[in-house]
Amino acid sequence: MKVVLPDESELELPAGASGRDAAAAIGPRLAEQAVLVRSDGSSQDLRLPLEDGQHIQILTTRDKDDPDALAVLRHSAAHLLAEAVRRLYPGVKIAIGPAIEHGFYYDFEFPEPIREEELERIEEEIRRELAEGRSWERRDTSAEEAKRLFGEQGERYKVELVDTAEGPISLYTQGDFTDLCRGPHLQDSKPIQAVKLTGLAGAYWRGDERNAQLTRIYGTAFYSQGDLDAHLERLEDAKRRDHRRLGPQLDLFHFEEVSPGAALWHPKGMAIWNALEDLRRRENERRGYLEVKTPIMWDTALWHRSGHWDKYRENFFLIPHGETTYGLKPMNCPGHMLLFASRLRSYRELPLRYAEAAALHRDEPTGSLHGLLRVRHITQDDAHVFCTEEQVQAEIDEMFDYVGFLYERFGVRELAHAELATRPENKLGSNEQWDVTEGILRAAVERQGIPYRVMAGEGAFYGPKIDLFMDDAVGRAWQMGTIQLDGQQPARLGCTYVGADNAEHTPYVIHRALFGSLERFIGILIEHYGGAFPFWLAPVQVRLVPVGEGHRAAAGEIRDALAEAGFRAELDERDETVGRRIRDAELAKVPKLVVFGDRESRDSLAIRDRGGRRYSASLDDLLEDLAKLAA
RNA sequence: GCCGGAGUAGCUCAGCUGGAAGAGCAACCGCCUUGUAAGCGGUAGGUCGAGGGUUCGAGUCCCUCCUCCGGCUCCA
Repeated sequence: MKVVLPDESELELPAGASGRDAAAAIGPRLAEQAVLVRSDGSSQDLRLPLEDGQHIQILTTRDKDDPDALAVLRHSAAHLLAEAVRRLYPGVKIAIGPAIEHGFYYDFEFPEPIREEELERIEEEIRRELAEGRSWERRDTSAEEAKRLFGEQGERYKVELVDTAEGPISLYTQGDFTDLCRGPHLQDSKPIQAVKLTGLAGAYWRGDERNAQLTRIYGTAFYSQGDLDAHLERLEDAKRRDHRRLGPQLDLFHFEEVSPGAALWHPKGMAIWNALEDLRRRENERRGYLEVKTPIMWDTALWHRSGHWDKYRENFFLIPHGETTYGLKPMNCPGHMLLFASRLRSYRELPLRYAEAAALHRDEPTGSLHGLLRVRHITQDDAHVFCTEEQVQAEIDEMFDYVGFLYERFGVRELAHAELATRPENKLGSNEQWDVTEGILRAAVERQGIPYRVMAGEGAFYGPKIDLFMDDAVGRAWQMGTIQLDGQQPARLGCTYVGADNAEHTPYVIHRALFGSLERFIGILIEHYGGAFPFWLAPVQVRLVPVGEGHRAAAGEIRDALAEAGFRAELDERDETVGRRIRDAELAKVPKLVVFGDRESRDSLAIRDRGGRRYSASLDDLLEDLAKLAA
């Protein structure tokens, strides 16, 4: 038989030859260094037979940055971890141990809980295994045989995995440890040049909180120690970008124990907040949204009517008041629906676009709070568009255009990806209708060039939705914007309009938030820019540094002129050296610095950009420059 | 909410097996009168997250709670 190599040349092999055989046929070094066969973009174990005509690429230890090559290395490292843990903790049960984006984990059920400091001991055991050397043997087997094997060992999680496994069952053995595993794996442990256990966490079996909580050990592995060091260095760098550190450091916001999940915004933080709000207001107005304001607190009767009570009950903050109980609103939709329903509507009013960036309260689980990225006091840039079925497409297209505009403005497009949630099993409406609405969302997200994946069956029963995500500094994805088509709630809250046919109709409603939450969006921005905001967003745009006491008045006049022109300018008249004040401005990440002393005048200012570039310009030229930067 | 870790001055942290709470920076006061990333000296600053317990004695040991951090679940 023949296989096709990446350069399109063909390699003649005996029938049933494996990836390793193919590598050996090319050269002994390749065979030794091979870690994986890649075929049509998917990974295949070196030990598995190739098919006639298959296109293959052999990855080796030299492909040390390739995601698939790293995954096979880390997956094998996870098996070393399991072997080590089984040796050190008799009675432990093993669950699953996959490779993940920057490493791997393995889930265990320990007879006694373990502590973080024990990771060191486990890591030593792994190093011992590496020093001894391990090689992996693969064996295909039957489900019965596998269940017997793991059943004898009391590995009940493995037995359960066999029960629910699809396709053939395979086992990998290294030393005296055999694991149920689909593979692929390395040939032997030599390529694993650096391993580090990075953390300990609880994780529910099969991700379901009704199941037992297992102990998850996280780790990472690399083809070289240098790569591990570089990885740790990147993590350090990400920590420096962490908005929870930069926020207080840059005097933007802070949190208090007495109101967890609710930020206190400092004046400098509000400058950023207001910049977003200004943009939102301006753009909403331009695009035909009408700003409204609805109560922050409603009788729970409303939440029963809207349907939120059933799905959302545990997230409400409740306020008993006499006979009734009020709930702080976690969403604006019912209020907007009541506003719509407050009088008779005509089809001529549609589409009607209500916008409101109100404070919402959601009682999020304590353990999930995370700086500005997961709060209980949340401000959505919310809007509800009431429209006819025919208008849905144009409205959704418009929203994606808006999203594209925002992402461009903030330079965050590369952080974003989307999820399209499609029709669930118990859906309302015909397949034809769903074809149309899903198609609209898909086409719109594609037109914006935002990468997306389809979450089949994840849509609400009344319509598909698209959720927009962004990555924080360490690569965690957070849901930002969302666009949801709703054919259900309007009816529940009595929204109707009179159509051209003089009959009563229920409008569609599109719920949308584009920033998502202002808190979260600002959190992401802080990490994205590392605190060094672009000029138009910077809390302090220009800082004036008078050289001596005698220059304070003149520098103050420059500051006033800048402020008069609408810029956020500050005068640093502290009794500190120029060097010191420049350093402080750099640390505060102020984009423009103007030093003013004997050598300067309105016609010749000494300007320093953030980062140290220096030039001189007249005040008029500076104002002109800044106006461009702020646009 | 669950698992693991942490909480000492405004910030970053030290404080060993229980035996008199510390440093640097910041703040304040004074001196210096400043030229492109830290001038010098001094002063003040703490219910050691909260509550309870063990002990002659607790920052240190035990229990409960709160908050934060890494995950899990959930979610904008």
